Amino acid sequence: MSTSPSSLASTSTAYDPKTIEADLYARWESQKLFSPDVVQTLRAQSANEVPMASEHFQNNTQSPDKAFSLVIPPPNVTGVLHMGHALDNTLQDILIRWHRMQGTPTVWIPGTDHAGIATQTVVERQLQAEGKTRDDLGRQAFLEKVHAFAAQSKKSILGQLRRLGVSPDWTREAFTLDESRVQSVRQAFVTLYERGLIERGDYIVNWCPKSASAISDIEVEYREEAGFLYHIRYVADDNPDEALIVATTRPETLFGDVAVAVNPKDERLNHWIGRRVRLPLTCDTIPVIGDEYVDIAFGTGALKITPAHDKNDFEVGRRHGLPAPIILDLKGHLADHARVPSDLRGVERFQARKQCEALLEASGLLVQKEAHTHRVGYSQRHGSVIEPLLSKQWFVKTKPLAERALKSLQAGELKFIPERWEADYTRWLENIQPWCVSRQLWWGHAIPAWYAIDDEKREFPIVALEKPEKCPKTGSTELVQDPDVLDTWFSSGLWPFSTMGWPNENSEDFKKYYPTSVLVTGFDIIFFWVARMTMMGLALTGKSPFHTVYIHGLIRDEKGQKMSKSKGNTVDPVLAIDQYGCDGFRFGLTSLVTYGGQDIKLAPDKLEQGKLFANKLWNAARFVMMNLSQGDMAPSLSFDTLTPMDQWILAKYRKAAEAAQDNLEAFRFGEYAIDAQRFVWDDFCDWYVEMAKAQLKDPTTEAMTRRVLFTVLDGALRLLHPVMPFISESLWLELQGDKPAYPSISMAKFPNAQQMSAPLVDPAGIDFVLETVRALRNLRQSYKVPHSSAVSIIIDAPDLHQREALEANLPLLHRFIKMSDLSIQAQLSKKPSQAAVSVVGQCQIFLPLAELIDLGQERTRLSKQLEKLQSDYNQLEKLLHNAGFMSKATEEVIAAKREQLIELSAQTAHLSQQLAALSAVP
RNA sequence: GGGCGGUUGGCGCAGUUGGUAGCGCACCACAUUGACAUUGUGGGGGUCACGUGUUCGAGUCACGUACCGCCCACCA
Repeated sequence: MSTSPSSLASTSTAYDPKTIEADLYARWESQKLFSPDVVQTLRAQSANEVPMASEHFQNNTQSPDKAFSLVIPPPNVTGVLHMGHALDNTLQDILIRWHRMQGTPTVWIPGTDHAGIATQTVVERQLQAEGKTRDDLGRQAFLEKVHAFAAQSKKSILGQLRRLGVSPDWTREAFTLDESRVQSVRQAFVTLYERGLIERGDYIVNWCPKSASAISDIEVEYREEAGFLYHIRYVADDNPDEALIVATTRPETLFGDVAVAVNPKDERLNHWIGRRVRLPLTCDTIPVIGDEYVDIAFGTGALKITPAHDKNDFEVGRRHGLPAPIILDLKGHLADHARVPSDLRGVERFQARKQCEALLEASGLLVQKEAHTHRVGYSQRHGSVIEPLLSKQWFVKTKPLAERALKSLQAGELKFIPERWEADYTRWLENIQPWCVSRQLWWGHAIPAWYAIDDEKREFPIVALEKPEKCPKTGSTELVQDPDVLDTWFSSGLWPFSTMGWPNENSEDFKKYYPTSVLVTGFDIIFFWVARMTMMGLALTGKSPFHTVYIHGLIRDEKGQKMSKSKGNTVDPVLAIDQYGCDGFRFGLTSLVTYGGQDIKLAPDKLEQGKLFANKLWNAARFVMMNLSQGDMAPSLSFDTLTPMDQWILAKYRKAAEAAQDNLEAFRFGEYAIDAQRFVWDDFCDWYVEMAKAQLKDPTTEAMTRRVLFTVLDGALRLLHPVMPFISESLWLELQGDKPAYPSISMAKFPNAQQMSAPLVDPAGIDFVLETVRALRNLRQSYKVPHSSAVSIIIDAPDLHQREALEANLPLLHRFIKMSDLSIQAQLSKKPSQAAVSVVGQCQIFLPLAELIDLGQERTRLSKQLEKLQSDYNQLEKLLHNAGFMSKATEEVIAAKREQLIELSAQTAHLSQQLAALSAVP
């Protein structure tokens, strides 16, 4: 029936994703179906939707003027795609495809992050393997090498992203270090500098000796560690018999000490204030000062002050006007400094600690070495121990930026889902510290600052978009650009608008798609990235860069451990796609997402579910298409000429459409997937398709049945397309036949429940009839009636509605239960004596089994059921006699309970009668 | 030291305005010639961690306890 490449042409009964995924993706991409302008043009050219379909899909709620936009959290060019990316991008793709199908201009910008330290490190390691360093190559050659590596890596990771079936607009691909991002970064830096929000200064930074660069506070990871507290004797300068005992975890820094501090309120020690003590292992003396910062209760109450190597000491030193000698070099070795004894110069810091300990011990100055656990900072990227170090760096004054961001949150310009993350975000912004943005690396955005250096070696920085001709202060034309680069997160922080043409705020994309609609990411980068984007976005564009931040959980391994390369517990998404099919994988993953954003423990059998579902869908479609003929594809359905079962499935379809819309609007991705699956598998496949097999054999219902099959399958594919793009596309195109309304299901309209004529409630009491079917099946199986043998059934149905529902659905009952005879009575004059019985609603269903029935077994079964019913009944009755309940519960609740009671009452009566009858039989 | 999340049948998890619990896997039994065994049908299995409170009514709200996990914080 179709000329399109057919996945159904094969005789195999299993869905094979590999045969369609690559081809479909190549076609989507080459036809630019992810570009909003292309989609719009093609839509305008397309034929209108077929009549039946248009009834359901037209007038979708979204206004075509209102755009929906996303920017991808750009993956690092170092890595390979991991499960977190897979989840993150699948969810974004669901949103994008869903909005695209609603006729909204939709753009999703893809790209990658140059990942400063991370990438530079990878390339340096490669060099190291060849026995070289970056200095051997020189800056220019090294950068060329990194660019080459990044290009390679980018290609690979974006290729992996394509395997995920995602639909970002590849024509807009961006890179945080490409030419247009360079413009954005420069403009941002200059603007912030001119507004006094960036400054250069000497502060204590987190120094990573391995990369010989500063890093920011949040790149430091603290770990609890067992160490020692060294109690060291600082002998009084005025009296060799007296000494102040100082406790420190870092004896090797004592050469940088400029004072010993005690708390002025410390009665034991405050008499030392103003005196001098000898600095151990040196000839120097340093003053004892009083500062309330010192904790009297900790250690010995005396604190050595090392301003250049400790953040707090720096503050203390500054308060007291003390110098700050730097006694460690950039690689973490004791420096070639006058204060450091010559034989210790150049010694690595941990080695130096040991040597200092030995020297102190030898000179009798080490009083005690006490075991002590403390927190040690590590570089997140390098794993090296962070060295607090006094250094001249560029800082972003984050305080005002954070205040603006907080206001934006309060004003409701921005919201988090789930909401609880707002508290974390707020707390962090409220306690924000200046952000050190300069890095002593080569790979990254050059800082747009140039220096003129005068004869006294003073630096005069000029911050500008381009290199200035000459220095306005010194007149010098010999200007040197700052050799440092910017923190990667500086450019990432601009991403939502640097990808939209900013600083050109008149660019089409910026006007149309900024601010973006939603940011989808994991909680681990709320501080690193989300907060930086809001701060930068608000400062530079005046707008929050997104309205909604959707935070999902992390993917963990089966045992709940974080996946990491070093643990070897990672799962490669590309391998998973090979194994389960892209749609199966995406579906499986999505079905695990919870609204609360819990972390996801990933086990293979969970993804297997998705694969099974894809197969089920494929087979269901195969069945439908086997039975369709041309006219069914433009069906008009007159609701009242449909069978009750037809009406029922259309009602279920409408409900499914409503649920999908509601779930997606509320970011309930997991429920969206599971609800849609339930509709397709349970309602459509297990009930409707089975019934359709009978209806197709009946000439009076055949034609309409085919149309309903078409309509519901078509709708199901649309509902599933956001999460299962390939299989839905493939089947839909095939279902559409030679002249599809659109070149791709991704442009077709998403089902809209409001536009459907099917009632939301079960129109013909089918749900009750299906319940009856289940009860009958249960009875049959309980008594091991072979599937092949037809049974005779008697139903006592005193309730009019229930009786009518059964009578109106005789074909259904016969379709699902093999019966030789069925009798439905309003009032049964004589109950069958030897029969198994079951109650549904107010009906009694008898399965006469004169020879087969085991009376004992039936008695036991009934007694057990009766017990349960009676207990329920008693409880309910008690409740309905409870004055409190009757006066305070809502009308609806009471009515529902009453109805329940009536039903239970009837059922209890039936069962006890039956039980009595059985007991009378010997 | 502060904060957050989790604790529901053997396992993994849902449960959004409070009305006595759902799903998947696993398990047991049955079914195999036409969409699908990557299947269908039926079934068993839970005092919702513990305590107190609010309420006619609590898995759901409040307070507290225990255990697990995470985040933040300058105590040398």
